[in-house]
Amino acid sequence: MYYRIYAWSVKQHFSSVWTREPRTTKSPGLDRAQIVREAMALLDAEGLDALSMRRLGARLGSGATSIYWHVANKDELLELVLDEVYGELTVPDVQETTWRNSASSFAYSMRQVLFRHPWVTNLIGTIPGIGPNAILLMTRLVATFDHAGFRGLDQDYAASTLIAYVSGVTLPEISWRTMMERTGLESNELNAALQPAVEKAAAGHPGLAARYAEFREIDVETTRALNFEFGLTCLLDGLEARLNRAASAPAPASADPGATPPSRPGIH
Amino acid sequence: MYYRIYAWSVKQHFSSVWTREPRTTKSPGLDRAQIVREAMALLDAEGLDALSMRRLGARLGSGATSIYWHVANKDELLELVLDEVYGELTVPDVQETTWRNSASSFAYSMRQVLFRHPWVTNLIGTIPGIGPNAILLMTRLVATFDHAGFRGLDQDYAASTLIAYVSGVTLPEISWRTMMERTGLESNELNAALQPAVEKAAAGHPGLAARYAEFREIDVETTRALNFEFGLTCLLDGLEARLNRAASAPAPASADPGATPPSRPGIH
DNA sequence: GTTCGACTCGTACAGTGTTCGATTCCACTC
DNA sequence: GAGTGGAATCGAACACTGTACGAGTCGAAC
Repeated sequence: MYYRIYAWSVKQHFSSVWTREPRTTKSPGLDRAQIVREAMALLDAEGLDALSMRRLGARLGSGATSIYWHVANKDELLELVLDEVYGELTVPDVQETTWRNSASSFAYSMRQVLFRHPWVTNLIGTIPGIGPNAILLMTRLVATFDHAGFRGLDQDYAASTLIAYVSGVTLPEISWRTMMERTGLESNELNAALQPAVEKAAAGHPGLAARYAEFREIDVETTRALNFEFGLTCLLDGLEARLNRAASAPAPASADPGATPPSRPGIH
Repeated sequence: MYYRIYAWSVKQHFSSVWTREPRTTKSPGLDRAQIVREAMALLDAEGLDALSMRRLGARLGSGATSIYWHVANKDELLELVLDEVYGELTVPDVQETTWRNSASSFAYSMRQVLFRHPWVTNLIGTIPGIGPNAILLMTRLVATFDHAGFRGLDQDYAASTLIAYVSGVTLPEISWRTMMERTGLESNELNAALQPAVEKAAAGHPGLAARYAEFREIDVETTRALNFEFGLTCLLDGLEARLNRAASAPAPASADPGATPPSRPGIH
């Protein structure tokens, strides 16, 4: 269970799809690419729970266990599939426009890709994104922030901060959406259905109840879209400010931890 | 499956633990609080996969199916458990310090709570956080940003942006950590084990390989900590900038979408 | 003593990921 | 063409999952 040794793998404690050569399949029939493609189709259509090896096999017109010849695990299959999603993310070419526009357009595209593949929400926390597409994406973003004027590790920090924000806002949205789909309610109906629970939680907190009553009528979808934009703007503003600060004070190297953070529980 | 009607529930299409009264248990024996407590202990000790109703029952010294009297199903149990985690998050009192310090200290505490309960990563994408503790937390944050000077929905936006960022950076860190735990490698060893895969992905992208070679020696943990700090500072800077802007231009109401964003694929 | 609800639990069902061994199939050598 | 060896497929089986169901236990009220 903890580490398994497969015929085609080198013996090692750590194993991931990416550290092992894929089977070079020479015959017609099942194929790693085809398996991944069909898995994604199944996931998009019916969600993560619907993806079982047996169902996937049926979809491929083959036995369930045949898949195990091409893919070690269900987990590894999911790694492959996740990286495929990373492959859908696009970053504008560095020359094309300003870094702000690039970052922003990437953020919006990522948001939409996540909406297109809602099931990734369950994978992001489980499977580290270390596939080739993930790495490639990261380097494109790094190039963007290099072009913007960030230096050293700050480029990586900026990139991963952007990704973090986008996935962080979008994930709960998706869990909200899938819940809507399961219950067949419109978002405002769902909102209304939750109202009593909210009010119960707000009981004993005057002002809170009033506040929620005030915003009850607002359309949920547009609110969320505005929320996304709000946070994105903040983040880009923050990045820009840091850039300007570094430009005016001509640089004590790269990794300035930022203007003396307040004392706090500590990093670790 | 899609909607079930339990003896103690009102009939409705949407059902969550929070929209239903809990069983008021009058006898010694199983208890919702006790179940949740033991479930959390099991989760913390052995992770999400280890939580099965049978194992939980064994831990409680009762039959597995007895649990179903107090909790409708496993999903609802997870809702309860997730909200318990939300209950661990703390926001400093509004009067205590500046909003920046409050936000920052909340961010760090959240990060640590997530590390303490790594399994939440798998729940966040699945289960919407609408329990009483989640709501209470949200209102504390909203109060903080109200005190800071944000108005209307901007308070919610700021709060959820902060949460989004923290969970967004921390989630991948956790998936990284659990992978370390499973393989029993130190983070730098794991990094080294992944190196070949990274290099393969970087092949054909000159400069990229050089870049990764350059940073190979850097300690992963401290890098991540710096990354967290970097993004948090950016975000708070961005919030502060928006605050100042609003203060100087004496306000066309609250929901200013922000200085004409670049044309893009569209919100939808 | 009876009755009724609260509560517990054993059994059963359909489904899961995965292992193993048998089987098929194809490209190659003699 | 016969034979061989590896590539690939697959059926059966195992240990496990969540949970529906119905029978059973218990304590208090009448």
